[in-house]
Amino acid sequence: MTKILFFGTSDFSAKILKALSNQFEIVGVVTQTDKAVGRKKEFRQSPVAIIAGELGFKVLKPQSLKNEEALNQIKALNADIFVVIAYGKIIPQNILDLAKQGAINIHPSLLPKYRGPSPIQSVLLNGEKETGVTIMLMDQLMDHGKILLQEKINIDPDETHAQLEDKLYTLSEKLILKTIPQYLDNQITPLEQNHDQATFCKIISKEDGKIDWIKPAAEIYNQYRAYSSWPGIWSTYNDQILKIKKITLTSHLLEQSIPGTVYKNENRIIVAAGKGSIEILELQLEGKTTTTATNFILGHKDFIGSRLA
RNA sequence: CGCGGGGUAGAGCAAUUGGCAGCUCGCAAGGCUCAUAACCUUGAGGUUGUGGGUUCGAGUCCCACCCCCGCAA
Repeated sequence: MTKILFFGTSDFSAKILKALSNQFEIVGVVTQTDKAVGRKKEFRQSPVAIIAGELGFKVLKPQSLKNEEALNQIKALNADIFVVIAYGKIIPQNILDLAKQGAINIHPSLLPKYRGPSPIQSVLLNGEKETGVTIMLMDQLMDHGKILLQEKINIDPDETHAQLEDKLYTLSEKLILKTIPQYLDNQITPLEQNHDQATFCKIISKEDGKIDWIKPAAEIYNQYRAYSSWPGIWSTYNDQILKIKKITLTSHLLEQSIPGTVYKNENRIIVAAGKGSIEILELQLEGKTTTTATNFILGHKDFIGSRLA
């Protein structure tokens, strides 16, 4: 039976690990070290470590893959194939070389488009109409390897990150389970990517969620869709962070209004953008819980007419 | 002991140096109206997160604890 060594860290990784474990022999699981998380800095192991523990797999949590110890540990597992899903660290070539039949990776974009760490957010931010999942063989460059299988899906105009991610995850699970047996059976010919057409996306930071009200409403809406899961979009009100939790594009046309100014129009809370406007449905002020816009203004009378920055 | 905000009526929020606990919305009853989340009248609702302390008197000051949240990670 083919021996799989699994690399992963996230919830999604854990889900795939579980699915793989039903059909394949998992000789080991490599995941990130436990991290202090939350307000109280409690140490918590990764979702993959938790699942792997439940399933009784050997778990490795190397601080680094660049030393002899990690190399030897992985070598000892004698895996035929690696499956790498959202592991979160670069895997050095000498480790990848230990996989006799290669290392397989899932990337949620239509490679060579959107290589890099934030493909799901980036396609939403750019207002793309379609994306997809690519299963590929890893090489030393990021998302650069030969393609084994690829499938497209459409993006709904109002789809948010969580929804698109869910669709891509479902598709990924289906594709990886389909790809591995076919690949091992030599039914798939790895296809070189067209590297000339490659595009890249970057690591997202908190600052990417800050709203620039001068931008057109449509762009702000895409920003909302892209970052709704994290970091969310936000602005400031009375020198406090105001998270904008739920918005919609509105057809209200505010003429000659300064971008960022809040208006009330037929009981709707509207914010002027550089072009067009946004209706706020739910928001959250620093230190407070999420609330609807209508409730928010009951206790913040000066919100209407204020200018968000 | 990482930094910080907060807990007051069903909801969102006020309450000056400690001095009758309020506003808006919602809710209930009645009225008005062709009519919009309309308008008018009346009303119900609170042990101010919990437990102590100071005081003639505590939402407010002091101590301890519980819970929620923003930052950070």
